[in-house]
Amino acid sequence: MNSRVPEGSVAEEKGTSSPLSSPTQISTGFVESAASLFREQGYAACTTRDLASALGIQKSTLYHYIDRKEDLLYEICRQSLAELTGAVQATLETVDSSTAVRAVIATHLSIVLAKKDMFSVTLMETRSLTGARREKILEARLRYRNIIGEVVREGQLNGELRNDIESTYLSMALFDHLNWILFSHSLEGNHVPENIAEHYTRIYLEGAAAKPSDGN
Amino acid sequence: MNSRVPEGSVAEEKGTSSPLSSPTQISTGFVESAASLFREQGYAACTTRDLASALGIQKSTLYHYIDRKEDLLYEICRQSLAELTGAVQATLETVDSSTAVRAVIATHLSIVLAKKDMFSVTLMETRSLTGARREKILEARLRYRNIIGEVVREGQLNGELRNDIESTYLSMALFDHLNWILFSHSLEGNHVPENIAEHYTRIYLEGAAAKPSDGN
DNA sequence: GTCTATAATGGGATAGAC
DNA sequence: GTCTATCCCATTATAGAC
Repeated sequence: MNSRVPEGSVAEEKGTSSPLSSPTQISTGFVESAASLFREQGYAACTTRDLASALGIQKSTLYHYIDRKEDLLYEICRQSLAELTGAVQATLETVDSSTAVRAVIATHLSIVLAKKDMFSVTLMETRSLTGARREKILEARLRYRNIIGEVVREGQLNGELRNDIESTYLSMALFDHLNWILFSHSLEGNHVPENIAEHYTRIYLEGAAAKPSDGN
Repeated sequence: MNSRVPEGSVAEEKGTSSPLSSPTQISTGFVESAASLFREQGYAACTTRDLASALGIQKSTLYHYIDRKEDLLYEICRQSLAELTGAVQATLETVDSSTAVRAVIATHLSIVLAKKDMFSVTLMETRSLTGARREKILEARLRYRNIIGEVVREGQLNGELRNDIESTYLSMALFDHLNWILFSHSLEGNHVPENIAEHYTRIYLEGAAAKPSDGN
């Protein structure tokens, strides 16, 4: 798996204006190869040799591109959250507010299922980050969480969502739904992302119980 | 945190009749202390010194009780799955079949939320197990998954659950709901398990969307 | 059953040649 | 930009005294 890698090494980020702006240029193939390994083995259990050999290089060569192993994890989390947040915000700007929840679910799932390794690692390995980078990622995650929370609250105001359950619980449940799917999916195997997204949306919105109108 | 520890060291399990029978006696406090650390730091990042110091002993003393660090992880997973499976099976034997899904959700959540560290670790760190033990835990997990799947299918036959969505998706969604709650919960903080369980059950069964009967 | 001391291994990261 | 060689240190696990 020799995805050859271009320019640049990781620099310490200076005070940048936008949150999670790119502090560096590590090639995409590089980052995604790392995401795949981190997902399979876990970040801590994955050695620099593992990373290098997946790229067909020696581990010392790895350090031509990065300063430390953690750089890769940080890039995975940063890129994932930036992409997801951007996509959802773009969706919110174009969609009719009466179907915002539905639209956000669709956007989230399509983004996340397209890059399962990246998002799985972001979810599970953020705790392995240290210092300021960890804080940055946790903040970015919280920002995204707050966007979802806001969409849920507006959904309640619009009549898209029920009002007899606190928004906190609706948000939590939605988050569960959106996140853990990465694991179920890998376990279950051969389900097409589009189908999953459709069914998950219906189950979250309509519920799993039989309706009175159903036959029995 | 000196939970003093009694007898025994880990023996290799012989061919035992029942699945996941206890091959050893490591004290409960020991195992739960390890679960707490594994959850916070991750299994691979948690050192034997960390484990020992949480118990107020030297790391070499740890090896009086276990043969290897992995013993602790295995015990966490084994005990968790045994308890959960047992509790759900007991529930299924006593409950009316028309409310089995509801009852299983309640049982699952009460068990899992009472031992969050244990179950979080079981969910996230099974991959760190090796060899036969890993297989055993994966099998136990699958058995539990199949029990839930069966409950869902019977729920569809009974009219407890809707029939217009494949049971695979209903099971997957239920699993997501039941599992990921461990993480949401820790993030959100101060919600009482009973409340969470109640709301989660309602959202899964009734859905998050506003009903026609709602005031807009 | 707990300790001190230490062996043995493997990991992240660097030096410096090509 | 990639390599070989190596440093340094943390980690798992053991030895053996008390």
